[in-house]
Formats: sequence, structure tokens, C-alpha cells
Amino acid sequence: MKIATFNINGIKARLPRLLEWLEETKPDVACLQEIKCLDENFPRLEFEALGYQLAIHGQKGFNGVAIFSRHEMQDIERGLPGDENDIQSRYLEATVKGVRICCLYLPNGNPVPGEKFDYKLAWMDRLIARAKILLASEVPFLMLGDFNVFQEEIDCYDPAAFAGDALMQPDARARFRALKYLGLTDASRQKTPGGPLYTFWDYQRGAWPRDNGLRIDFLMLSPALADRLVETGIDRPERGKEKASDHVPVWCELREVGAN
DNA sequence: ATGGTAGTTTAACTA
Repeated sequence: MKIATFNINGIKARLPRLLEWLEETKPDVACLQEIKCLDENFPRLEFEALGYQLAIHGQKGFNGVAIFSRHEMQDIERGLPGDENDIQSRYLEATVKGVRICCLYLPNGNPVPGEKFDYKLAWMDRLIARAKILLASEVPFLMLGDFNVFQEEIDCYDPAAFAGDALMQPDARARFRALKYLGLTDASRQKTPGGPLYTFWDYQRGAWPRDNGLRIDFLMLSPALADRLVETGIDRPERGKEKASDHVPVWCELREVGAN
């Protein structure tokens, strides 16, 4: 089963790019972030015609997440538990073939310090709490999406330049570590131990031609899924195309249950 | 000294 995450930065602007990528790479499950539209405005038909079921958790103008699946989706749940006053659409879960898919768009948190950074840290605490519940349930799961955190120095083209940035703050990195140390496996790093694995290049300052990239999109696998990890990939050429998102797709292939 | 780009809600926000 091939599962991908892709921060598309606007479903309307990315429609041709996304359709093309789905047809070429045929993921079983695709988790999208920053759809930037309401549920009722989502262009469902184009994707349903490719054989996908859609779960949408949208928001006007900002944020918004979605899960596409070629297989039946069950128990769709919108929003990250733990704060009933949180109105931002950043989290969506669904079960596909017995795997709990947790699609997330973690808050950016800039500027530091400030309300937005406080919201980011609180959101990460809620994500850790959710991971603990899922681990206790023993349901195989993965948390995947735009984490807006550098896990290691190697995940940033110039760590010194980001010293004051929310993506690099010790408090945010400590929470990401805490999530990982619950027993989750960083799929891309597991399969590619050395070297940068950038997933994002800013639209500004010639970041793409200079390869000034960041690794902020992750697939974090529960122990049962880590045992089933076959392959991972980053569809880097997507960044060089016309009307590209500033992120590229990141994916993993999981062995089917019972297969060798 | 502070810009540069892109997407959305076409003005101002978010990243």
C-alpha cells in the first residue's frame, strides 16, 4: 500500500498538477495539506473520476486538509482532540485497510515569541496525547503531513539562518523528539540514513535553483507499520514544474498484512 | 536595511 503526503498550497491553483501526479504515481492514499477552501467548494468530481474516495476538512482561505483513498475509508474524524476552541482545520483521521491515517498540518508558529508559537506548542502537546492514545489502542497508524519542524540540523540548508525561526526552536524540536521517542519511525530517514532529504523550497530568494531546501514533511510510523516499511520516496522533480507547490510529495510503501 | 514569491478572502493575511 502506497501512502503519500503532499502540501499542495491551494487546491484551485494546484488542480492540474495534482491530477497529473495522482495519475502518474497512483498512491493508494494521499494526504493533502493547505487545500485553502471550504468542503463545499472542493473540486471532488475530478478526483472521484480517478477512483478516489475523498475526506475533506476544509477552511476558507487558509489551512485545510484532505485524505484521498482508492480503498474504502472508515471512521473519518475531523480535528485534533484536546481544544474545543480550536477552529483551524489542520487534522483529519480515517482508517484504510486497517491502518489509521492521521493527516496533519502542524502550525508554523512564527513569529517567536507570540500567540502563534504558543498555539504551535500546545498543538504539538495535543498531537503527542493523540499518539499515546493510538499506541495504547494497538491500531497500526501513521502520522503524516507538514510538521513545520526541523528534526535535525541536516534537515535545513542553513540552520544558523533559522536560529530565531519557529521551525527551529528547541521547544518545538523537543516535542517532535518526544513524539518520535514514543516509538514512531521517521520513514524517509529510516530508508535513507545520510544526506539531506528536502521536501520544501521557498518561493522566494531563488530557493529552488539554489537547492536551499528544508525537510519538514514527514511520515511517522507506529511500530507495527515500521515493520511493514518496504520503500520510501520524495518526488523532488515536482518542484521544478510549472505552477508547482513549494512542497513536494513524500511517500512510503507498506507491505500488505500477511505478505512477505 | 529588508526584500524577494505565491495563494487566498482583491487587501491583507499566511507562509
